[in-house]
Amino acid sequence: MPRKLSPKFSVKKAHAMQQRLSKKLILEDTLPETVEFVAGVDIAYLEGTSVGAVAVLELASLSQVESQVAHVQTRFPYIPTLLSFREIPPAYSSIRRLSIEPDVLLVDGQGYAHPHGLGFASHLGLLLDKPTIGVAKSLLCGRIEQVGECGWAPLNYKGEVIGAEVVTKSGTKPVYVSVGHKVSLERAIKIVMECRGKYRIPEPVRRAHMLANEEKRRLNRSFSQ
DNA sequence: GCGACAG
DNA sequence: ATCTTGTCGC
Repeated sequence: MPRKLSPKFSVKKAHAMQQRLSKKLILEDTLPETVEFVAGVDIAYLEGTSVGAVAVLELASLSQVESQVAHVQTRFPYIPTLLSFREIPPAYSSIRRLSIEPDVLLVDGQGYAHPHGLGFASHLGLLLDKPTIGVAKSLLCGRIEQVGECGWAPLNYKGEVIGAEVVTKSGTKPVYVSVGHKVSLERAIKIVMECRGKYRIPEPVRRAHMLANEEKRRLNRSFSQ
């Protein structure tokens, strides 16, 4: 069962840590001209277990070239603004199993678009020292003040652009893209656009979501039989 | 004090 | 996120 926080844990100190780590983020593009492999990361839950999944796709064809899953005990509850503390363990466990090293990872959640500048995607990027991009299905903070023109619109928060609202499929709710680490917002948006498939969720993240759920069902039946 | 609040 | 079948709408 998802245990409670240790009595020693302090939300205030966690937020202070996030603000400190956020300053280490590299918000400029460090990616090569041509990106070859893009990974998608997502987590699923069952009972007291967290299932991490990662799918690596060739950007040019959006075809999957590798996938890994890992399950660990859930040790942290879901607390808005502290999602990375809950999801990094399973995510990291699955990613370390990869044989192919992706150029960039698309993570299900916010990156810099976070009250303290360190969403799950950014925290994971710092830990891996790899380029990451946050792709969230809804907002944690900030607001869209302008009308989207070329399929996207800036996301503002306290007088700063922290991300963008991106229409990945016409007629559906947009997704929220923000820099995770080692990439610019412009490049992040470009990469997310290139990862568009037939559905709203960018293909790498959608594949990771499917993998996590497959593994979850697998664990469920082997537990009930 | 009140409402909001990624997954 | 998760519990879950059918169903409303383009």
